[in-house]
Order: sequence, then structure tokens, then C-alpha cells
Amino acid sequence: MPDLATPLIAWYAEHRRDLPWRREGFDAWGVLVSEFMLQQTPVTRVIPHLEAWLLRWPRPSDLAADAPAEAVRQWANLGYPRRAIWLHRAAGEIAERHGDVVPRDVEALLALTGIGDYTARAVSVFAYGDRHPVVDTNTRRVLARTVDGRSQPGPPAKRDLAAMAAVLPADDSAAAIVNAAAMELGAVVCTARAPRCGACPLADRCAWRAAGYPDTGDERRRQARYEGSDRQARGAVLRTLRDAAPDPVPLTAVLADWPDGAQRDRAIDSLIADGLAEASDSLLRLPAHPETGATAGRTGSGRSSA
DNA sequence: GAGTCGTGGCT
DNA sequence: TAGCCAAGACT
Repeated sequence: MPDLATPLIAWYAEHRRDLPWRREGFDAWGVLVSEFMLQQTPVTRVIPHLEAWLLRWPRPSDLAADAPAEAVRQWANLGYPRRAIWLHRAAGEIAERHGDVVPRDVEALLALTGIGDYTARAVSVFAYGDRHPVVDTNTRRVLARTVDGRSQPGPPAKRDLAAMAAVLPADDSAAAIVNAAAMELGAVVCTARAPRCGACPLADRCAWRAAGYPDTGDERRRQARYEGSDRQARGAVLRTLRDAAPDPVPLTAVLADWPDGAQRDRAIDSLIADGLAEASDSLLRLPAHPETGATAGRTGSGRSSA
């Protein structure tokens, strides 16, 4: 295994982008919110939404005190709106279980709603400086090319964490920088399409380059077509509710001209099931009340922090 | 573990 | 232009 850490650290020192969550004093709550927003959403779209969100809700308890409907409205068009519900839920869990302080331990973070292997480690490493492998899609691509000599990574797997752990230096702060640098390199140089190998600090030790840039295929799942999908219908329903809020919308008026009535009804039902909408008295609206009891947290997943 | 889940920019 | 792609997580 070639040394990737040393050239990554040197490259990152010179080329890192100036992003809000890398500013001095950006707190753990800000990092957590940024990571929620960055799940599958490009950096350039996240930045303005992140700043508005943190101005409105500077602490987890501020968000938890508001209705989930307000989180969905503030989320606007960032996409995957279940993240807004999950972030609202996580804020309540942090306020109640952790004294309004974002937890530092990976296990405690994993127990929060909407936080998985990536986000838990990203918060622990980037907000608190602890030493863990942080593996996102960018890092998986960098490792696939430099270490495995492949053009694209395979589907996400647990072994990705071990692969990145093998790259990290022993020092905590240096390890955090290497984690960030691998992600950054994948985001701006070692990109999915048209990588800029001429600007890559790892080119002289890259297995994919040494092999002549072979096309090794792409085992990743392809996204389903969006046009005409249930997802599109859900997006249209939720846009209607956001635009009307705080007023509710008569059920008969929701996507009244949608070409597929059964699909429209599926969309409404699934939004209600996800906690993104509520129906009563033939009206549909954004969720006014936080969930309670069994839906408020994770149980039986085997990942609780107890 | 495979399916599902938004939105918009880029090529 | 139609598809690709984007700091994933949940069921």
C-alpha cells in the first residue's frame, strides 16, 4: 500500500475550498446540519440553505421547539425532504438525551434519526477531531482508483471503512485532514466523469493510472427514471403543501389534474406515512405536530448507544 | 440487500 | 437531449 496520506495532506493545504463548515468556530450543530443537507445534494446548492437554517435555529433545541412543518418549509427544494423530518427528529433527540449538545461518540451519533455510517463519523471527525475513517462516495472513488485500479467504485460496503482506515495516519488531527482531503480530491479532481489526473497529487502512485486507465465497468445501481415516477408525484404534492403553508389544501385540490390518480393517491399516502404530511377533515397539510412514542426514535436496530 | 427516496445542473 | 451525477439513510 503506497503512502497516500502525505501527498493528500500537502495537496489539501493548498487546494482546499473555503466552505462554511470549514470555518473556524463552526460548531458541531452546524456540522451536523451541513452533513444532513449534503447527503446526495451538491455543495453549491447547500450553502445558502445551510446559512439560513442556522440563523433561524442556532441550537438543536431551537429547531425541536418548532413544528416539523417549519423544517419542511425551510428545507424548500433541497430534495429528499424526509431529511428535514429526520433532522427535526434528531434535534429533539439531541435536546432530550444529550443536553442540547451534539454527541461526539460514533455510537451515540448512529443512534440518532437520519444518521448512518457516513454522517456519524463525519460529525465525530470534522466537528470534534476524533480519529475514524470517513467514507463517502468521493472517497470510495479515490480508493477504487488509486488502490484497486478500478475506474469506478463498487456498491458501498462495510469493507470501505477498513480500506480508508488503512490510509489514515496515527495522529488524530492528521487523520481528520486526510479524511477531508480524500473527499475533496474526489469532489474536484478525481471526479466520476472526466477526472483531472494531470492535477492529481496521487497520480504517481495511482493503480488505475499505472494500468492505463482501464474501464473496469460500473457496478453501482443506476437511478430509476424520474419522469413519471412516484417520486415525481411526491415532489409535486409536497411542493403544493409548501406553497400553501401554513394553510392546508383540500384533498380534492391536491394534484387535481395529475394524469395518474392512483399514483397521486400513493404519493399522498406515502408522504403521510413518512411524517411529511397530515390529513384530517378532507384537508392535507404539512405536519404540525411532532411524532411521539414509538415513532420518535430507533428501537431494536441493534445500534443503540446503550 | 435491493428498492426507494428530490431536485437541478451539466454534458 | 436524455442520461448522469450529487458529503446517504431507511425499510
